[in-house]
Amino acid sequence: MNINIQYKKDNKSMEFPQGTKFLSIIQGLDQGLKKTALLGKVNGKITDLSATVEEDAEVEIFTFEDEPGRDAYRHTCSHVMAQAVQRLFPGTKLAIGPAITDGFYYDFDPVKPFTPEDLELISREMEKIIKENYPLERFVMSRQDALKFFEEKGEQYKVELISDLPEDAEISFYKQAEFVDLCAGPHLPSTGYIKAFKLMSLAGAYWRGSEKNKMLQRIYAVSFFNKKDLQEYLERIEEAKKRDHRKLGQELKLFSIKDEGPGFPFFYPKGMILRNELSAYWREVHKQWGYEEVMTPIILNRELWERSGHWFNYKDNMYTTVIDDEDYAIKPMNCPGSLLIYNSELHSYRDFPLRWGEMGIVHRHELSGALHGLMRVRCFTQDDAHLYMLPSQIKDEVAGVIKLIDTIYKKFGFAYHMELSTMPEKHLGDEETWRMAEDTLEETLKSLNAEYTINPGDGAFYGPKIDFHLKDSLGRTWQCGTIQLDFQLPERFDLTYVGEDGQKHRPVMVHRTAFGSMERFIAILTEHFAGAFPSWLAPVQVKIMPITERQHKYAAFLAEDLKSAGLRVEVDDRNEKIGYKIREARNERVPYMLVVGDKEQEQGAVSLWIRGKGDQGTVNFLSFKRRLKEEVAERRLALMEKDE
RNA sequence: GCUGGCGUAGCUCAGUCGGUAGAGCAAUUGAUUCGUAAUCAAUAGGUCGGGUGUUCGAGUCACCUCGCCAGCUCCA
Repeated sequence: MNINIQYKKDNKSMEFPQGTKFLSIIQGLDQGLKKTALLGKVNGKITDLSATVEEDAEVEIFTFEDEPGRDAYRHTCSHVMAQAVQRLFPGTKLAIGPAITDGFYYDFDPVKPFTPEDLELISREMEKIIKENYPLERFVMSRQDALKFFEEKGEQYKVELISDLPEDAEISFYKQAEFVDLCAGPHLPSTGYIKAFKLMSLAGAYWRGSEKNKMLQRIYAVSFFNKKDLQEYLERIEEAKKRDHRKLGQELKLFSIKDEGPGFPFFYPKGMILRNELSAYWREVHKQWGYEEVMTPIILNRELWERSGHWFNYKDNMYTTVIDDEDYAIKPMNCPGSLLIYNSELHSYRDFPLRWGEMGIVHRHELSGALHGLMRVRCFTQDDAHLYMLPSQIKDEVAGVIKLIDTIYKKFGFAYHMELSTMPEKHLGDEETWRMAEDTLEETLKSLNAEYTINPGDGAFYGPKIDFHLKDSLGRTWQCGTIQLDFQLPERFDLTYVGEDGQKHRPVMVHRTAFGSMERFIAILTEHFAGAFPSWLAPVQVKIMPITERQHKYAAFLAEDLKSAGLRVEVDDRNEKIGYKIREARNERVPYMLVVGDKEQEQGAVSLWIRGKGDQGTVNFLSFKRRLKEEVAERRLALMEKDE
């Protein structure tokens, strides 16, 4: 009997005998995909290419260009790795091995920990398995048989996984040669499909992501459809490493972290220029958006932290000290201080919304293994603000903050994504209030047509939040901006305002940051621009380079002139050749170089070199100065062109 | 905190079998006055992260400790 197959791509249909393998169907439908097809979809259901088709169907074909195709490819690759590991290290127990961005990993519980040398062995065994081109066969077992199968093999993690599957779940397996793994699939038809992979690193990972469980050994790998793409990926990673803010921070003399203070960064003179420029921009934009600024103490009495709930909910992260026999805490957050300012006078509904910003220095004890350059430190300055408002103003205020953060991120050309984080296990207040707060945030996001994902259980202990994530040079994301709705602290601090009715009411509070922290933001900024900051942020905006000693006076005169215009200038009057000076200034990522020799001096001109564009020839000095002043005043991202 | 790896000059790194530490860049000094990515020469710089042990002898081996890197957990 024949079945009718309709190809979704071009809507053409063909007849095939019932039970034809998907692979053969592809040959008939789309010769061009014969070599690149990895996975199919039959009547909306993802299907292995080795499966047969039994009924009339609409089909789709996936290649490595499609996410399902890529995932299946990498997932099969992870099975190959697991097979290699079990061949080389019998007794190694298997946990899970999914596809991830750019590759895959597999978590193992080995008899003896793997070493980096083992990766080489595993890699070679994988090559063998790929060369053998074992077909992957799918089959199902009853729950009972499946449990028995893995219990006999001593695969305790698989037993646990099966036990947690829903009652009605089909328990499927994939087998290649002697290797069998519990797996929902889908998979490639055979191991020979794998063309390029590289085992990258060895790392610990808790079973099921909980630190209460045993730590397993995870092998990370990347894989691509061909060797060239793999090579390009590896080169891209190498390039990205050169943008690492920890490396650039040192090279550009911006900041560093010393052994004497793990997690407590040092900012050098050039790094302080970045910080101060960012702060100045921040103050300017916040003033425009109706914020006032406050400052609260770094050390405050224990009683305050008990009242705020931090002493009981955040103590592990707090540094404490004793003053005159009383306990004090170094603030991990700025909110309690802000609340004390609020309570120091009476408020009317007419005052709202109150928006109080604070560049607040906070200290938090982070686990030593979590520290990461400037991205994750133990002392940082939050560009915090606390907003006090009527319940009826929440949506407008939250929407306003979202727009403000968007404005700020766009200024730097950052792409970001938002997450809505909901009630964590450890929290203050009742669930009903939480759900209401979560709903309010979600409704606000929806009203702005914003794209976001939900991050369950990741809210602050006092309220749900909207987080803004930015990417570092390797694509890892870091939470920067955050908007946190808080019904708890106003309660705990008994905040009130006098309403229209003359009665006392409870205001609502919003905590928020835009940069997140100066430290993390500077790290992101450094990696984003690879140290080549726009001129308004560049520690040195102009470097003046005389060709010989004859021009030293002229160079000094130009420098003074630019400095008096508020620009940051250095003169490189060392006794070096011009090529050497240019090379160094380039390495320092100085946006503009002015080369002055006899010719320029005679004309009262300068020879301009623009970062990324090279030698621009002779230009008029006054017009250069005017244009640079403008560029910096407007905080433009792009450097100027030679001609206006 | 946990798993694995790594700590040698300011930076990047070499150092064999355990035999008393080396290069390039940077720095300093001198010469050179030069036109768009490295002028030449000389000099100086290290309790080999710290500690304890093994040994006639430790950068090298063992143990402890601190820090860093990747990841997990956690987070701005």
